[in-house]
Amino acid sequence: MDNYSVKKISKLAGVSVRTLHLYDKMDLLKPSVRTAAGYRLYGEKELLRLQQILFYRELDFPLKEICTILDDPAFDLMQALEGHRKALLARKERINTLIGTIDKTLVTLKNKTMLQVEDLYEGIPQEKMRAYRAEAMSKWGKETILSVEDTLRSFSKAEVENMKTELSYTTARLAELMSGDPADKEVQEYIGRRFNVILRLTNGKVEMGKLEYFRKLSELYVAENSYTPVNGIPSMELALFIQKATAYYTKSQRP
Amino acid sequence: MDNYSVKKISKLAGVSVRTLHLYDKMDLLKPSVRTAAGYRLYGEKELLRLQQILFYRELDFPLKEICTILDDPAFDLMQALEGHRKALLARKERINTLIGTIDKTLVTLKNKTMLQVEDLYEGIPQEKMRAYRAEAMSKWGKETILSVEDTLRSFSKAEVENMKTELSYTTARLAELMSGDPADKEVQEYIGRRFNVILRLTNGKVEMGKLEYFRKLSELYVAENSYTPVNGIPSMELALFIQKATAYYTKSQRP
DNA sequence: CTTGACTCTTACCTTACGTCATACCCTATA
DNA sequence: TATAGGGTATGACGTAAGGTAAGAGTCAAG
Repeated sequence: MDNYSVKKISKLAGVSVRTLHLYDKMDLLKPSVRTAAGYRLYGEKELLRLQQILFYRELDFPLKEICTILDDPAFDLMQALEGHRKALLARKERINTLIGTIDKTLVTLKNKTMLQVEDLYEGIPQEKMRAYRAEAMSKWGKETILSVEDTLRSFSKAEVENMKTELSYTTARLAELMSGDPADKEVQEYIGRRFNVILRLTNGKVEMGKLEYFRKLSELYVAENSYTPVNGIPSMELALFIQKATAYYTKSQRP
Repeated sequence: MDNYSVKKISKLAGVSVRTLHLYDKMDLLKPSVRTAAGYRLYGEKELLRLQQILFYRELDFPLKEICTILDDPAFDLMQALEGHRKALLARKERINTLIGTIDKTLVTLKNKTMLQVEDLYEGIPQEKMRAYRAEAMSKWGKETILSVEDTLRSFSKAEVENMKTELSYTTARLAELMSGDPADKEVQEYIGRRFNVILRLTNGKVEMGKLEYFRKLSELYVAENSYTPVNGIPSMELALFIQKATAYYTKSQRP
């Protein structure tokens, strides 16, 4: 017993040797014994104490306070912990307001860089688009179409980048899954969990109208010019993806 | 525009003036202009930059790094903000686990220092107490009494200390208030807002059963030995307090 | 006996400020 | 117009919790 050197302790507890020296000097953790040569040797008891120290350190207590916590029997630990709790709650509050600020800033930024409706339909002749849009609105409701357009337009450029990288993986995986039983549990879960592109396109709610609209849109793209990018996504990929997703959706919906 | 002084900025952003001096010297945030007298003046642009700085700082980025990040011409604000958001959420999670740890520690500490049932009835002859306890249980329900006892026992020593200091002020104030109209708005508010002792004693819900139990208990204490401390509180005070509170409660309840 | 890994102490460096001290600046009021 | 009060600038020193480096002693193995 009592034969842990500084290095051993430092490895066991994951602290630096320097830290041990420091804790020794400040009477926070003394070695149980010193060799004739002045080497520090620690025992089990010291290891336990170090663990205690690290616990409070993890909670951001200053070392001096840890010292009194561990040494002063009259110290009211409970009160200290409650005070600390409050401090942590305050920090959480601050983070919350920061997040709120970020969200507000993001919204204004997005509004600035948001795509215009015309940008959405870039690559399709105006008249055809207008006609299809009117038809779609009467068929699935004006609001549905408008909300889809808003959703599409609200994507920032960064998000579109993400969607692009997601897309190739997602389509591949979907094709793979669709060769099996459409009622497969795994497929269901995959759609629900990993399939955030479609969820975001449809704003979290998969409705037939929205999907149909996307499908029709993609057909138009393919018919007109297969490789014109939509929102930065090669339309061919988007079209294929949406067609597959729609097919899958109707298939799993029917039974 | 461009007329925020250091003090204004410091108040707006919640940082110290010293911090602004520092950021100026290290070229992290320069004032947009200096007056003839050398006063620093900041504009909206600087405020936005400061906001960015604070985001990164909250995430523990070193200031030098923040400097290079913000000065990098390829800096994408939107992407950065989305990154901040994620990181801040993660930080919040960490704080939550820290709070959880503290709570767990507090619970174990409280269990250790919790009073035993016998301690609660210290100062009253066993038989009398037992008889009254049984009577109370049959009258207001076993659970009510047990829950009151649990509540009493769950107070830590520190809390009991607080209650003691609260008590004298509270009783004095109550007596004062009770000389007036019991339906007085001020009294009502006082009971609801300041009167946390009674709320804690009754665990947040003021029920007749619990109050009656306290009152009877205090009578017993007074009858037996007026100054025996209960939970560290001089029983005379406790008794008077509870009697007054009960009286007030029944009075304001009746009409 | 040498070599390489440990260890000691001392001392200076670091980050992101807080806290003076001293002196200047500005404006509102008597 | 003098003065009081607040705000401001610079410089210097202090702080926590170590990191890093220098110079010297120690230990076990080959």
